[in-house]
Amino acid sequence: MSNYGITLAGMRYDSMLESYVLNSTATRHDLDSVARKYLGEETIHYEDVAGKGVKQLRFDEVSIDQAAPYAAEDADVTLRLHGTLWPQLQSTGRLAEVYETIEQPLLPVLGRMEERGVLVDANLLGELSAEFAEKMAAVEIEAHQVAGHPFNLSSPKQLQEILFEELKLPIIRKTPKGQPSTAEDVLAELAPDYALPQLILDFRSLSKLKSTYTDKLPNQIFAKTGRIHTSYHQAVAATGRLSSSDPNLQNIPIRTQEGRRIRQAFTAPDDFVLLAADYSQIELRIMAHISGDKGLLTAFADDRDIHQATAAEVFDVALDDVTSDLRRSAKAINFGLIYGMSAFGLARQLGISRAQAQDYVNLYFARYPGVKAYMDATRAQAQEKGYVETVFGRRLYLPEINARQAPRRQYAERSAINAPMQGTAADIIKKAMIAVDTWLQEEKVDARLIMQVHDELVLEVRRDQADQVKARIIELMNGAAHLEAPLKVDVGVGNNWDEAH
DNA sequence: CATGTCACG
DNA sequence: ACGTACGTGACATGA
Repeated sequence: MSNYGITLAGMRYDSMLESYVLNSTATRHDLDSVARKYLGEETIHYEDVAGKGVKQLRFDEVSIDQAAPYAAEDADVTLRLHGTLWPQLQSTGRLAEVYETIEQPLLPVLGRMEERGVLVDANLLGELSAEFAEKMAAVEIEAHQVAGHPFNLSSPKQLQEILFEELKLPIIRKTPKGQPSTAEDVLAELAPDYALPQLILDFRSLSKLKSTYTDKLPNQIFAKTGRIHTSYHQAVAATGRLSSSDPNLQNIPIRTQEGRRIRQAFTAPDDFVLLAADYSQIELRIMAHISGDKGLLTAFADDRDIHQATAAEVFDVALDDVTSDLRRSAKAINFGLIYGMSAFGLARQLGISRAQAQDYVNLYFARYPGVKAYMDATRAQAQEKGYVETVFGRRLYLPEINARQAPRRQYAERSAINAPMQGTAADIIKKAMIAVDTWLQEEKVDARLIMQVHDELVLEVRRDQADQVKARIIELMNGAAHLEAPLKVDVGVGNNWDEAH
């Protein structure tokens, strides 16, 4: 509508979002699926009237005879769905509040972000593509020499034959289908003893960056605006997070030097800068809040380096005596806790024995008994009620929490541990986005929200207003929730997304 | 379309 | 005995 100069005054209720808040996992949330589940009706599908694939018609090419019943049914079904979904939301805990204070007001914010888009430097990406292509060609020649014959470095099947049949390297792990795995951690383990795995790792890393980012992103610049316009999906992730597609702007590289050069291609127009604001350790702060663990709360109240503080506690050394190795182990433990860790998983992550990993877990829980109590209470609540919830009352149902098959049950248990933290973080940043957008609309300041990456907001700001906007963004993000452990926001400003970090 | 892999938080 | 850290989306291969 906006593309045709039509500004909507506002809206209330959206059957897709109602279905998502009511139960994020039980169904997909497109109109066809929701009508099937809640009304027991099979709707006319878009493909029925427009066809599918390359021959699919635009809706303006569909005859009125066909279009009218389809469109009328959409309106009818939507209204009737609201009639059944809204009362259920109102009678289920705080779900109506989640809908009204988070999801519905977020919708136009996301609309404006998608419409605005982000400026990307196609020339820089082109240069990177050429550079990556050269490096890949060199690696490929060397790999073919080591293998003794040419092969497709991008084919896991061919690679697996060469590594494990021809060269007889040890099989470290198998894929779910029983094939010898050639995944990154496997190749990294083989790399010290054999030449080919490192070459494959180098090739894969370059190939990923080139095919997914430097080759593709320039093609996704929309000619009319000169910008990239992603789609944010508000009813996909079970935990309440957003997702992004076409293109996905929530997985732009950052971890390697070459990856960061891709971020440099995300820029601001003349006289503008990019401002990146991210929540520091938000999930651990939420864990401290929900568990009420004294030690964890104190660490955050004192604004300590949380991984260093954890290391000092678990390994019983003074803060100043925490080595980088101890800190790395503590960091793995902290992440593991957020993910519903098993000793096995921690052992694999740290490359230590399972018994050693179990010792670490036991030590952690002895030092942070509140966290242990929280983990137990969460599992118990999930088993009794069949769901867990975020600080703001968003629910995640876990139908397999009492499954007889252990793998399914354990998977549900890990989700039960993780979902309240990941989901609360999602709630908080959504509230922050609404607050920031409201301020930007009122204040008429020359700045706009551009991207969201789970714990980070990216804005485009007129250069001379950067300081003022930065200060206000920090206030608004910190004010999105009041937890026992204070929120913390780090902000960077720069000419591109890399510089803003 | 399934599979394996890998980019991000 | 079994498979194992949470949540996503995109790509190339190969059937």
